[in-house]
Amino acid sequence: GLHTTPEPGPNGAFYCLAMFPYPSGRIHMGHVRNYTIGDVIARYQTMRGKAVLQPMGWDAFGMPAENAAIKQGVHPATWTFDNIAHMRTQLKRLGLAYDWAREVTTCDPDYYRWNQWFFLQMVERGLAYKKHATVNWCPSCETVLANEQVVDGACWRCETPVTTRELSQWFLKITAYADELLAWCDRLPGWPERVLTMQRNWIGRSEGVEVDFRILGSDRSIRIFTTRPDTIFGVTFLTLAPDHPLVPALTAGRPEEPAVNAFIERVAAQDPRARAEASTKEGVFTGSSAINPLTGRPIPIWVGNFVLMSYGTGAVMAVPAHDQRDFEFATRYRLPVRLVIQNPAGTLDPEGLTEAYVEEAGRLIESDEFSGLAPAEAQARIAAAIETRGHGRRIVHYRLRDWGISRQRYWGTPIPMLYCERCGVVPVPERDLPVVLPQDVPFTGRGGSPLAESPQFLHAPCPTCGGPARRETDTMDTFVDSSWYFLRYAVWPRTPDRALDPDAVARWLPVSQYVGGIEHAVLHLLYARFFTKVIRDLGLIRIDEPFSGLLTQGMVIKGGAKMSKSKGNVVDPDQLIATYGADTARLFMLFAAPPDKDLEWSDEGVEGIHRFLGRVWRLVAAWVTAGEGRPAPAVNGIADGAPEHRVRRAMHRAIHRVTKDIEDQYHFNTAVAALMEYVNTLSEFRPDDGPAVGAAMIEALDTLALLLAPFAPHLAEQLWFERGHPPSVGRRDWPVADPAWLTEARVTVPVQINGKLRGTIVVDASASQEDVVAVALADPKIQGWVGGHVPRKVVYVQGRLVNLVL
RNA sequence: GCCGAAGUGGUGGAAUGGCAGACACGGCGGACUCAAAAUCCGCUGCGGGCAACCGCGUGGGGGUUCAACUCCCCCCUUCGGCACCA
Repeated sequence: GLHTTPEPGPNGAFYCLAMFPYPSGRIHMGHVRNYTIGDVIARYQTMRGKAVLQPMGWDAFGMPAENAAIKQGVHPATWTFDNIAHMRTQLKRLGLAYDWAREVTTCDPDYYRWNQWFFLQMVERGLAYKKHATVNWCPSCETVLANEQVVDGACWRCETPVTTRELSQWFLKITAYADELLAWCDRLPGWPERVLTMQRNWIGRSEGVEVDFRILGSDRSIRIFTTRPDTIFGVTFLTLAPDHPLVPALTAGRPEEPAVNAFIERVAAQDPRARAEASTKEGVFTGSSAINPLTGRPIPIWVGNFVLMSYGTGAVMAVPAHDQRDFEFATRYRLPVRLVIQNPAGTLDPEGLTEAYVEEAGRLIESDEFSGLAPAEAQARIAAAIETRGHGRRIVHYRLRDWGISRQRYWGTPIPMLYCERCGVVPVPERDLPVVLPQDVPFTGRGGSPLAESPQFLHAPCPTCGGPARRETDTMDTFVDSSWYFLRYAVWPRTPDRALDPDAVARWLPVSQYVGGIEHAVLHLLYARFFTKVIRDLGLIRIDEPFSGLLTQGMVIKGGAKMSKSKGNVVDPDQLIATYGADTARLFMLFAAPPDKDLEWSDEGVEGIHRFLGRVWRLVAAWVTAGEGRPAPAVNGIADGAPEHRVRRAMHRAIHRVTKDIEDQYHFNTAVAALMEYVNTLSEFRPDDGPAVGAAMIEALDTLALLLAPFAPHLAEQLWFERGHPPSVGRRDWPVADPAWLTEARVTVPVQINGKLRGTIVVDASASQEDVVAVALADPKIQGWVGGHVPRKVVYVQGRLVNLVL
C-alpha cells in the first residue's frame, strides 16, 4: 500500500527523492546507505500524514554499457536492461517504499525523445549552439568531456589524464544563467553550505573593468581585464597570454620576433598541468609598447607564461607594486615598480618594496585627481572615469564555461540535428522525434562516433529541401538525462505526447528532500538547476529551483578508504542481507554515523545491530505470549515513581526524541540510539509485574512498533501483526508525545561550588531558588565544601543546576 | 593563497552556554552450560587511593562568563573545493 503514490491532500505533499543509480550491475553499500536514508524520510512523512512521492529509476545511458559491448560482445541495451532487472530485485529486497509504477529509464526512447525535444527548444532560443573549440578529451573513453567532468586534470569516470582537442561541438549556454545560478545560492537554506560554496567557486563571478590600451604606432588596441582599476596609475607594462591573437601582429618584422616565437612554442609544448604547477614567471618582450589611457605614458608589452587565454581577455595590465605575480615578473626582468597605494601606517617605501602590497587599505598616491582616495572608492571613481572617457567598461567575468554536451559515443541520446549539403545545419522537426538509436552498430572500440558506422542512421533526407543530408553522429552527455528526470517522475499517468504535465509538476515540485552523494556538488546539481531554469523559461513549470532540501550523504569506507573493487575492500549488500536481513542492513547504515559524515564499515557494528533487533523481538514476544488482548490502560492518578509510570514516561520520551531527531537535521544515529534506550528501559519489566505495568507495556510496545516502522519496516510490521493489529504499521499515524509526560515532578539537580560539581540533590521541579539552595546547604557533603561561608552569589537554573559561588 | 568542513575515551559517535563521553562496538569480570555458541548481569576516560573520594581531561594558547566541547581572538593539524582567475 505504501508503494502507490496518493494524490496530495490537505496535509500537503512531500517529494522524497534519492539520486537514481547507474545500472552498473549490482548495488553497492553506497546505494544501500543512500536509499535507506531516503526511505526513512519517505516512510516518516507518510506516517505524518503527508502524501509522499518516492520514485526510483535508472540513469541508464553511459560508457560502461558500451565497454561491455566492446569486451564481451553483448549489446549495450541487453547489458543495461539485464542489470536493471537484477538491481531492481536487489532494491526491492531492502524494503524501499518506491512507487515502481513511475520508474524512469533514460535509455528508453519515450524518455530520451524529450532530451531531444528540450535540445531543439534550446537551439531555437540560442541556448544550444555549435562551435569549434578547444575541448577536453579523454583518451581512454575516446570522447569529449565537459569542464565539470575534468577532476584534477583527469577524467571524472576513469581517472585517465585529460588532453585537449580542437573539435566542432554542441554547447548548452549555461553561462546565460550564471548570475541567476549564483544568486540563488543565497536562497537555498535547505542545502549544505559546502555544496553552495563549491557551486559559487565553480561559477567564479568576478567584477571588474575592461580597459583598452592603444598600441603605440598602430590603430589597434589591447583589451585587458582587471578587478583593481584603483591601481591603474601603477601599471608599468602589459602581459599577454602566449596564445593571444595579437602577438603575431606585435612582433611581425621586429628583432624580437624569433625570441617571442621560440618562447610561445616552448610554452605550448608544455603539458597544461605542468604549466599550471610551474610557479616561475617567465616571459619575453614583444618589442611593442602601448599607452596607458589614464596617464598617457607608454609602457612595454610583454608575453608571459602565467597569463591564460581562457580567462578574461587573455591580457593583463601589470601592476608590480600591487600584484604579487606582476611583482615577481618585474623583479625577474628588472621592470619598473610604481607604488600607487600607501598603506594606512604610511610605511611602504616606493623604492624598496620586497613584495607586492595587495591589501585594499590605505590611500592612493601618484594617481592624479584620484590621489588621497581609499582604494574601494577609487575603484568606483576610476571605473566611472574609464567609461565616460571611452577607454572601457565595467564588466562581470565568470569562471563558468558553457556546457559541452557532444560525446563521440554510441550509448547516449542522439543529437537531433542534420547536415544538409544545401541548407547547412538543420534541426530534426519535432514530429520526427525520437531520433532512435540504431541497433546495427559495430562495437569495435576503435573510437570515432559509432553512429557514423550505421548507414541507415547516417543518411536521411533534409527536412527543409528534401535533398540528401547526414545526421549528427555524436550523442548527448549523459548528464543531460539526469538534468530533468525528477520532473518526469511527477508526471502520472505518463503523457506520451509531451515531456511534462504542468499541473502534475506543480503538485509535487520542487523536490522536498533530495538525497545523494557529494560528488555531484558541481556536476549533476548544477546542470539540474540550469535545466530547471530553462524549462521554467520555456513556460512549462513555475519553479525556480528543483531541490528545496539537499542531504549529501557521506561515503561508506572500510579500512580508511572508500569501498571499491580496485581496493578490494567491498562488502556485498546481498551477503549482508542474506546473513542478517534487510532491517539490520538499514539500521546499521543509519546508526553507525550521522548521514552526512563518512561511515566506517564495522562487522562488529553490524552484529551489534542484529543483536538489538533480536532483543526487540524477544521483548515483544514475551509480552504477547503473556498478555494478549489487554485493554488500553488507564494510568491517570498513579503515584509518581510507580513502575507503570516509568513505562509511560519512557514511551513519551522516546516518541519525543525520535521525532525531534528526524525533524532536526535528520539525526538518524541518535534516533536509533533513543530507540535502543527505550528498549533497554522496557526490558527492565516482566509480564508478572502486575496488571498496571502490563497495560502500560502493551501500549508502549505498540508505540515501539510505530517508531521502528520507518527504520526497520519488516520487523515493525511483524511486531504489529503479533500484537494483533491489521496491516500496515507504516500507514498508521505517527505517535505524538504528551508534553505532560516529558517532565518529572521531582528532579535530580547537580550542585556546583564555584563551577565545580560537588554533589547532587533531589528537589521538586517547581521549587524556588531559595528552597533549592536551602536543600543544597543542608546536604552534608555540600556543607563540607561550603564550610561556614555564605555564598557570595547563587545561580539556579530551574530544574537543571545550582551553582554556589563562595 | 582564497573559500568551506572538521579535530571529544581503545573505536564509531553523543552533548550547541548548565552533571563531558548518551547509545553502540571492543575489552574485563560474572551467571547459565559437561563445554562452546547464543543469551543475561556488572564494570570500563586518564592518574592517585583499600575506600568514601580527590586531581586531570573535548588539537594548542589567550579571553568572556557564576559556568565553555559549545561564544570571541590568535595558532596548529586533517579533509574537501577553487586557483598564476588578473
